[in-house]
Amino acid sequence: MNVTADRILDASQELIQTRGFSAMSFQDIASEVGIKKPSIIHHFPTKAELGVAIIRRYRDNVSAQLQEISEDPAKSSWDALEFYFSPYLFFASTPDKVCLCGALAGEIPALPETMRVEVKQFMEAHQRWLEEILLEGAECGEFVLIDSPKSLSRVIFNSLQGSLLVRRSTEDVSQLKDIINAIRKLVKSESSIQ
Amino acid sequence: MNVTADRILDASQELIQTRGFSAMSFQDIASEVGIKKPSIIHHFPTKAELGVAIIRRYRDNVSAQLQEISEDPAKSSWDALEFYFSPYLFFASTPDKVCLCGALAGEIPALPETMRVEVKQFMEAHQRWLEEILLEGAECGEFVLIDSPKSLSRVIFNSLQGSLLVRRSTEDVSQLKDIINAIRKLVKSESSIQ
DNA sequence: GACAGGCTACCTAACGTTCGGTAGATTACA
DNA sequence: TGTAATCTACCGAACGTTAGGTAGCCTGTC
Repeated sequence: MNVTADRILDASQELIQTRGFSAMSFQDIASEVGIKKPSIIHHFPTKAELGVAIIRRYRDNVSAQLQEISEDPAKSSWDALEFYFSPYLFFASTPDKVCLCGALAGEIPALPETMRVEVKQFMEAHQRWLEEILLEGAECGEFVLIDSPKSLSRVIFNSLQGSLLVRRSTEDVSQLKDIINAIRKLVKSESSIQ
Repeated sequence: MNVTADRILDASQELIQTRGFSAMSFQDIASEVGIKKPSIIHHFPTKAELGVAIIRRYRDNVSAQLQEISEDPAKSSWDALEFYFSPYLFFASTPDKVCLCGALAGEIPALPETMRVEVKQFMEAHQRWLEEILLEGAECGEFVLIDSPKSLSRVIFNSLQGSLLVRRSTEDVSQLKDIINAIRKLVKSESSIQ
């Protein structure tokens, strides 16, 4: 377990989520970790390789958490949906942090192809997971859906990502909370108020 | 009036919407317009001033269109909402274009303060306009809303902006169409509450 | 002849990346 | 066990490129 490499990944991820990938330099990372610029390159030969490593780690972490909760028989679909909101609520509680892949999506044209592929897979995995949760919830009567699980999962995912994007400029925290409440009403059946 | 200045604004806006503000250089603009770099600076002394001029022009154009349709007695609230979708549908029909202010929102931390203010005003104006349309539509029975006009306007605006963001990485055009259809169902009286 | 619009030439700063090399730990084997 | 070879982590200095921006000259138009 390479401790320095992990610290580089931590610092880089933080910088991407607050400033963006293009705006983040090796010098920034080096200053944060407390080593020199060429030492970063010793661990990650190019900026693109560093970027890919960050996304993979982030995606694997999130995927594991999502899979865990959707496979837990003690957790309802409602629980899973609420759990899905939590990272977004966390981001909204920080001054300017956004989802890693939301940040990267905003600068897709400037990213190397290897990174674009990783971001795309992140987006698709999230929408698939949400679709599955909505489907399960509808089948067992937990949710009443006014549209197909696929369409609704897209509305949910895009509006959450969008609210982080918009919040950055409006600096209005209530934005996200409104979105989440609207999503709750959107999927809630009349009798499933908890 | 000043033809060259307008061509600079046109080219710059196009570059921001496809590549981003940070990734766009004076050299890029100059090549596009067919003049040299210092000539750009002759018209717009700094990149920040150029940025502000682009947002102002864009915002004024859009605002005028929105105001026109909301003041037209021949147009219903539904017409207004459908009209609001049209630029997003246009963006989705292009390879990688997004809303100017959506593109800028993604790189807010890297923007000069003068530009942030402009972007913020754009976001707020759109949400206010949407809220008003929803309110009017609800009052005259055109819409049946499952949530407050304010919350719903946020869902609509954020999900539309989000879908442009997400589409850039997924390259999936149907994403936005699903969102728009879901919004239609969301405000339509027949299927709002089962 | 004033001046706007455009030019060439140049500047400083920052970027990702490369190069050559050091210090120390680990390994190979006589 | 001694020692030579090898590897890992790191560093200082510099590379080539590009960025935004400046200074000053030329030219056409009123």
